[in-house]
Amino acid sequence: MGKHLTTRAEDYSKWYNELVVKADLAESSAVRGCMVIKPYGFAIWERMQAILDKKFKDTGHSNAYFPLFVPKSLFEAEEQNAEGFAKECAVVTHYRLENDPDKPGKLRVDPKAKLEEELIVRPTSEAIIWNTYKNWIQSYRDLPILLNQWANVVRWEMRTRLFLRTAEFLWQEGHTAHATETEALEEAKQMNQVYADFVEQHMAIPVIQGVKSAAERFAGAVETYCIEALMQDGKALQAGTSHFLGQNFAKAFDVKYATKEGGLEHVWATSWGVSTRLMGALIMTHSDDNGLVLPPELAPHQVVIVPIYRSDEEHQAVEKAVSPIVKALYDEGVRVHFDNRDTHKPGFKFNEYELKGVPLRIGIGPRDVANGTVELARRDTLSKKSVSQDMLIEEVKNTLEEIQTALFARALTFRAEHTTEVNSLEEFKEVLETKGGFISAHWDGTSETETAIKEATKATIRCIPLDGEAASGMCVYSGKPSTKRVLFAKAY
RNA sequence: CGGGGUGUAGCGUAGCCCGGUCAUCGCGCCUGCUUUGGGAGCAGGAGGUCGCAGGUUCGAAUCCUGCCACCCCGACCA
Repeated sequence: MGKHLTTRAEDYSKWYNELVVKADLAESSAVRGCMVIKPYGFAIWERMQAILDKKFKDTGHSNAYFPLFVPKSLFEAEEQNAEGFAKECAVVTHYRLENDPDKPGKLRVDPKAKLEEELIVRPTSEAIIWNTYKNWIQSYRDLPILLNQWANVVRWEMRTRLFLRTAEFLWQEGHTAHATETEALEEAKQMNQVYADFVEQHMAIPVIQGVKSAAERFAGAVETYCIEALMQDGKALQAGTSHFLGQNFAKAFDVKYATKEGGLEHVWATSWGVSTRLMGALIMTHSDDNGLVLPPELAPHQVVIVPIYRSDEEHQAVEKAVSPIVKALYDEGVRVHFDNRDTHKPGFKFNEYELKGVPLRIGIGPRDVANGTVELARRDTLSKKSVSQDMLIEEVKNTLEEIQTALFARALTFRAEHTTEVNSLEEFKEVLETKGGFISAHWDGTSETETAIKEATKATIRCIPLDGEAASGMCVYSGKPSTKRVLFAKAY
């Protein structure tokens, strides 16, 4: 896809990191493994938040907020969940500093201020939320509870990467409680569908919906639904997950409700989340060597107008022509930015907005003023054409839609070209090494085989596709019978 | 946490092996003039405790020790 983009992981890493920095999205923080999201990057995240938040509200959810700190005793209540996250928890042990008697001007942790019980900085909020739900739920009349929270969480990962894996990240986490298994299961599936729709329609990233194998399943979940995307270097990225938690958390926190019939039952649960990792997916799916390419749905500025002039007179004439265009676009709901800075030349601005991925650029200079035209440039194809000012608004709206569609189509084609059915381990290895991508293969359904394949190839089961057709075959590793193909890939 | 690598101005870097006018160059920044339809040109200028702390030495960016940070690979993971 570009000169920096090869199948070698280190080249792709470099390309990705440079792109993030150059497009002014984020930088590494002074705090280990954390990141600073810069204003332009955050504006994209805010767009994503706004769209997702509306989808959550439309499906009956409300927002709430729960504490950052989870007392250790609550955290360990659901054993599988606690075990799964234990190795990556930041722990608060003290609540006060004092002057260091040995080092003037320095502080030290006050040993007298040790907490009775350590506080875990939430890596996810099931524990603290279910401890709260316990007090909210007595009767079937209290159900369902359909909440979401926008929050930060901390996972002390060994290795971090901007947007894809940072020690602290922003996300939303939905936590729902239901009276019946069916209802909870439907909720988990519904939210996975909401994610798939959002990522495909708004981010223009095609995803595979599926369920995780036991080994990849969320700690504490009965079933994990997921959406999996394929990046330009042939590696897969888990873009979102929705978990059916069964009654695991209700049992751990003793959350029961009185049924209509007078019985007492444990509550059924789901949780689901997407994070700033989606920003990484956005970057790695659409960008090229000229920089970021943003789908119009998410671009903070969908259209940028760059004026071109020599003299003050020309500048005024251009401004006069631009003014009604800005108003008309604004009135049509197009996010338009008129870059009238006189501190930078047009050529500089062209490059700057390409780097930032603005979908459409309108250039307008004396020639256009004279002809009643503008120059319209597309970011995705880098093509330019002259458009009559009379036709401009319609042209812009149509072109924005075309770009949104074209980006998705391009990514879909890429994924199709990088999804390969294989029928032997040799073929598996060869495809993985030569072109990467998703590998569709028969699997005998056991964790042992999954682990063995991972050790042999570094690829893991990304998901068992929901829409996968039943087809009998033989496991590529063990040769045992299989009823369905699953998707393998190297993953981020 | 294991293996490897790198820290020199806002960014990217030369210099380190052989210690001493070596703090180099480019981008960016500031001033002026000319420019402005694809990252402008010329001239002048500002900016650095050479990651931090010790040590060796008459003298350390350079050698030694320790620490820290970042990057890559692995393990772990959204």
